[in-house]
Amino acid sequence: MSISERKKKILAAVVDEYVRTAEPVGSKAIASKAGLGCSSATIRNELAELVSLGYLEQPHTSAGRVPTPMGYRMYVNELMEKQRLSLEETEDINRRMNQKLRELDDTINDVSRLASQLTDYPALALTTRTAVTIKRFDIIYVDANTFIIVVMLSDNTVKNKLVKLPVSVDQKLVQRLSALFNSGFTGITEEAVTPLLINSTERAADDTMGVTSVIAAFAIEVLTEAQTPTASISGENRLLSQPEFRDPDKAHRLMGYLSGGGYILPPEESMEEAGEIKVLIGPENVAEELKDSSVVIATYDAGDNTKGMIGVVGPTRMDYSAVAAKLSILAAGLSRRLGSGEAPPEGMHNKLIIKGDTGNE
Amino acid sequence: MSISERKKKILAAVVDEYVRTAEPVGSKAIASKAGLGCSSATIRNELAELVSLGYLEQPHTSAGRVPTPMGYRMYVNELMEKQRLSLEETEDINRRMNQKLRELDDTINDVSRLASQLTDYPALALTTRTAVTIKRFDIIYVDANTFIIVVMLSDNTVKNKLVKLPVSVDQKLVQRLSALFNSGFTGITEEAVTPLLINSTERAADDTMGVTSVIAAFAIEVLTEAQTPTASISGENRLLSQPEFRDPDKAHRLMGYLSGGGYILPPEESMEEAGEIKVLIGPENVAEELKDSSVVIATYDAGDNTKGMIGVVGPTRMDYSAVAAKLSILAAGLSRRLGSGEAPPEGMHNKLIIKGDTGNE
DNA sequence: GTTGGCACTCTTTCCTTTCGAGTGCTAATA
DNA sequence: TATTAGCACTCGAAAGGAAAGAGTGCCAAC
Repeated sequence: MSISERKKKILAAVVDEYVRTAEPVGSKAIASKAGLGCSSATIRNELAELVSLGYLEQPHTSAGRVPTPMGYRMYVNELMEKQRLSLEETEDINRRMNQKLRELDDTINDVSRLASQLTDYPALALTTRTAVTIKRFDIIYVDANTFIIVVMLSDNTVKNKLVKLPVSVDQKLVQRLSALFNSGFTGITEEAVTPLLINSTERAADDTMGVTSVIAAFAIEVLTEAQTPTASISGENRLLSQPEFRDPDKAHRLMGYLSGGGYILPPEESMEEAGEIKVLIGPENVAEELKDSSVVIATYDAGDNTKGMIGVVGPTRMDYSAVAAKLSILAAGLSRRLGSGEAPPEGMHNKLIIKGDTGNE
Repeated sequence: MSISERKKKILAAVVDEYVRTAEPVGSKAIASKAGLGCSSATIRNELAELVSLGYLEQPHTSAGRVPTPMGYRMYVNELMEKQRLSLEETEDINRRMNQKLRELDDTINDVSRLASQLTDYPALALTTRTAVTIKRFDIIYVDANTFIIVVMLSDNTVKNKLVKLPVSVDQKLVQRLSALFNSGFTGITEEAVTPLLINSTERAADDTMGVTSVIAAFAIEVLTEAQTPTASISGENRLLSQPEFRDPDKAHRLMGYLSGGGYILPPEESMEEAGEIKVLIGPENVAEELKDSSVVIATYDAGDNTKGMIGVVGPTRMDYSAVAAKLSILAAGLSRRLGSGEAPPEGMHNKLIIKGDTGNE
């Protein structure tokens, strides 16, 4: 069901104003602001209709209007001006990103912190990783009790571990093991690391001291860890600067949820195409704790079939357009660096496709 | 200047009660509680004197008494019952620590999180590292454009980096470089990595493609990073459950300070002997933001001349004895795992030496 | 030195009043 | 028919005031 042009303008004005001031907005304010040449009385009529349509609500008779989640949805889907950041801002973001990025692992923290700084909301970053295998397996002999395991994974991350044994091993054994692991344990996923495989490796290496199992344990650990989604949240405290979280209990509850690594997105629909931005408004969130907050999430391509997400959590009264624009730049930057290379080049303003929950009604 | 036994008991009772309830405590409450057989009127007289001595204060005439920082100081230095945790609690802490610990690097986050969980206050963990050198240098050849640098440091941490080059290198060169770095760059500190050294290595390796400088840059990076103190803070949101931080602005300010990695301790006196616990009460803190909070810090031995600290930040009304006891166990556990081995064995209750700021007046 | 008693103080809480922003409606107007 | 001006009305927020209660300080008695 569609609504008149003027209603749309008014709705947009209400949202803009409310986002700015956090106060219910009255008919006068709109009349004096939006460029539609009509008086507050007319606006009042329109507002009343918007209320009955479900886009706005009144905290109480005789207060101004406040957008409902449905109102925000409409705003985000149709009315919002897709904000284009100025060249300076874009460059600033890219510069700050460049300073920070090394490899994915160290990155995820930095990225969420950066997102939080840019938007002034709490931010989270996460990767879901798809099946990972070991690409190379090396063991460096240090001394009779010590060696270093170095594992390179299919996503080109490298993990290492220093192993100190209570018993002495000779260098030959280590070399044998290194060779065996490098042939037997590469190219397989975690499930394929069976006790059978470990046993046969142990026998083949003529290892009587249980070194094999130590190494195998590390292999499993690395594979498991690499497949476990990692999440990082920063800037929870920024919530406190939002008027809707003046109530410490409310703030505490949400912050607790966030820093508990609470799952922000439902798993089924967790991953979008890289480059898209997803907005979940209030009750559209599955987690009870987020029912009156909103989440904006950008998906990026982290290479090797891996997608990652950066998102921002805030009150439903959130500056969706600014947040979406900034996240979009961040995500594009990440895709460019980490991804398999189909991302647009740095300078380019990307399209900013915004997807809703379902494009409801 | 010393005060009577009874005054001490009363002071202790005031602190205990205030810590528990967060409400100013009145004469009646003390009379009915502390085991001293005298009536509320007597207590009132004593309280009045404690106020004039500066150990207590009244928010206003006709409210109960609240300890001053000086009162807390007295309490911590002399009156506090050094809490001994039950065996179960101790074991619980140790178990939870065991689950988590791998190497120092991953640990620091886990430790601060654990400390925060245990005490229910925000916690921070940090290490200052002393001069670190490289102990071993290996380069693993992967393919013509790719190799892995593996560096083992004097503190037995291992770092690696995957290097992808735009040009092809041959395996021989990599081997030469590996050998050269392993002899030339080991045992030296960061400052000793001079352009001169890098140049001579480059020539010796007959490297015309600038590979040497890439590797040297990594060496420098690793050394620098290893010497940079790392800090980690968790559980900031727990502040919100403390009544003194019901004011969101206050909470926000402190949380902002904390998560900005604010320096909690003055550098000069930053490091104590491992095993000691240090308490900084209210205005004893140097940072303006902490002037009405307290900090409890335990120092642990992280091995290889490195000391680390775990600390907890809370309101001055803090359960010092419980926090100190828990941190002490944590610190001992860390020393045992990471340290050079003089820490007491696990089961043992350690002495819990508590040091003040200065043992003032 | 200790205790009971009592007047006094000061905050907290609750109630009432006032104020004002903003509405909804009606009647006039284009 | 759509818009506007005007006006009574509503309801929350802010301001004022009275009552309640906790706790003190001090005095006189023990």
